[in-house]
Amino acid sequence: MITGHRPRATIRDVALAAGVSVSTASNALNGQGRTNSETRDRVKRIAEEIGFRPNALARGLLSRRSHSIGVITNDTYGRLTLPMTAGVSEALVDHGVSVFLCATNNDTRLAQLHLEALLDKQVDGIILTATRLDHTPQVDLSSLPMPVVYAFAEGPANSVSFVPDDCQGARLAVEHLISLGHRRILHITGPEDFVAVRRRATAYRGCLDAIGEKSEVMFGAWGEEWGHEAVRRILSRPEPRPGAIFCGSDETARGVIDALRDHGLSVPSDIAIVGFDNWHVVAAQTRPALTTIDMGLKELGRKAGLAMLDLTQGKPVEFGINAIGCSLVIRKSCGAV
Amino acid sequence: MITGHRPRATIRDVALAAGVSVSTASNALNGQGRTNSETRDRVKRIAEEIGFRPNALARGLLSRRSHSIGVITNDTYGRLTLPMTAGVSEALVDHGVSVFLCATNNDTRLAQLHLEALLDKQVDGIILTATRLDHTPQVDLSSLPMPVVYAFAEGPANSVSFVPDDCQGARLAVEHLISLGHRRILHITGPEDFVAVRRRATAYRGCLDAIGEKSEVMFGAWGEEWGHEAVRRILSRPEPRPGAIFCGSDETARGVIDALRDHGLSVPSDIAIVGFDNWHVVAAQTRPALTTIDMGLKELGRKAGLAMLDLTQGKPVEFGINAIGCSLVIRKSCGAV
DNA sequence: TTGAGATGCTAAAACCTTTTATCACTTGAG
DNA sequence: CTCAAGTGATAAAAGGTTTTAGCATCTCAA
Repeated sequence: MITGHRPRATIRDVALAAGVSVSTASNALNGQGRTNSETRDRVKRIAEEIGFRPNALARGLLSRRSHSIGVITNDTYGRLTLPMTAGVSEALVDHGVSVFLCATNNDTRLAQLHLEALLDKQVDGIILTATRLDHTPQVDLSSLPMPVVYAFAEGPANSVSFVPDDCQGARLAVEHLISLGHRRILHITGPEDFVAVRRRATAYRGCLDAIGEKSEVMFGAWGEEWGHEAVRRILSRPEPRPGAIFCGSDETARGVIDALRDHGLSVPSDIAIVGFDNWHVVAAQTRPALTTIDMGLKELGRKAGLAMLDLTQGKPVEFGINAIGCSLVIRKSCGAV
Repeated sequence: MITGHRPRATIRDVALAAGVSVSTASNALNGQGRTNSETRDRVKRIAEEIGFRPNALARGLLSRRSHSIGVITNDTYGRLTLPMTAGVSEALVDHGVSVFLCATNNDTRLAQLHLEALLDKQVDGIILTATRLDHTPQVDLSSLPMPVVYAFAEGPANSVSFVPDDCQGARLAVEHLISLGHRRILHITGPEDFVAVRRRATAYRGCLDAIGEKSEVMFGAWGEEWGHEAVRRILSRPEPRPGAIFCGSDETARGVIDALRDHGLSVPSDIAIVGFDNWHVVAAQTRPALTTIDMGLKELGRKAGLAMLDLTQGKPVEFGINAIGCSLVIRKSCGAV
């Protein structure tokens, strides 16, 4: 492969072409020091002409800010990580900060390797993500020389975390059903040992308590099969049937809808369904298309990115867990407009 | 936030503690120059003790190798990008190379911004990915001062590209059906203007030609709805029905399977189905679980990463398009063991 | 005893940028 | 005319590492 590229223009080239010293060129370009406006303009013009862009390595060496951060994730599908990381990097690219993505694949050795590479590269900060809010992190981040932010994960007490507001999201779902006139609302959800599952269930119960209705939570698994199984159980017991079901995930919701159709019940006219996740490939393909809760992963990433920016600039950032609001995505499975 | 961290140990600290000069310390650590073995061991031990790791910024400045590369993608779901990037970075992390992930979100301005940030950071190379093999890239990469590799995308003639072997993958699917005794095999697939779709269709036709059977391709859309529609068409026309269907995507396959069930036909006993993609959330949840083709995205990423490594080290790499083999994932939808 | 050759270590330069301290020169006031 | 203050530019240092060239010191042969 022929790579006949002459080396990039440095500030020395600019200085030479402008007939000034390197320091003057630097001052002119950065608006520092005392510079004659005529000189400044000339330097800037010439820099533009020869396409000078400062070497971030050299700059970082001096300023001790590499303008890069690391995102460590154990996600393998990309379902959570990519939208989130896109949010992070969208918030940061305007400030010249780029994002190293490190997929640990749940492998401790790999995670450690990634972390060391990040440290060597003098990243300004590290964002940790996980596929579960309550899973222990893959590496020890407790005594790093740079700030750490947790996104879609809950860090220790003296840290900054961003998580979806599961309670608010669940309330959004249930209140939507209530606003459509439903009273008998069932909650079919995932395994109880997920903190997110417990939170959504609690919020669901709160909503039904508030209107004086009985609540019922069926904990189970993720995946569609559990939706089928849950429907079997409901239909095999005495009436009355629920008028609506709030599902803990879109996959479960899909299983529920398919199972109801198999049993001759129609959605939404017989039973209304709300999901949780807005995982497009599932929610949009379900028949009828699924009304569901969007966790705003990109926005969550954006917020985490901005917090990181503040931290790296030494601005004060409040410790604690920031719950990011979810939103209701209305499709067809509830019968609402 | 309290960040009471003393600065990282530098090689000067090592030299000081070992009672040698900085150059000796460097030589000892890197095995360069002439160094007494006793001195070398002492320096290494002390470096270990005080946790010295060389500053990659300083090192990169001198060596003109930042040990980082950029991956530019327009994928928003993460379905393709995350496994691929994980493959890339898994291949590179052992060599101390980290990966900047840049999601352009199909926004030209954003793409340009990302590219400039990468150039400033002196990345050693750039890998471009796209959600379609045949889509024009988001940025102009034609005259960059560093190597470019295309992954899941086809670059210009004088470039290095890695793409899934759509033909081989399609053959794998069709031959699996043939090996199970099927002769009347239909192909329901996506829009004809995708090059991947055309290739799979061509390979499919080739297989049927080879056994002297008629082939039939139904081009349509992605998504499940097209699967339903296609089944309606097939069942509304005179017999005989196909004994097997090779679908151009897992989503389509799912639509087909669901539609067949709705019409009282059972999979695989009445009709066998093979999909394409091995998109886990779809393939594993389909009832019966989908036999499908895996494009080996992670392996593709790994290969692209290794090619990039060679390029950055000045080793010769052959131009051209490398087709990465797909594999057959057998589940339940064909009736095979 | 001298010189060559080997051995072990080090000073200095280089990579590129920014900042600090300093220098040369001009201007205006006293 | 002198001094102070202001203006515009620059040399040098700093950031952390690697490499090159060179400096001592020692050994051994002549």
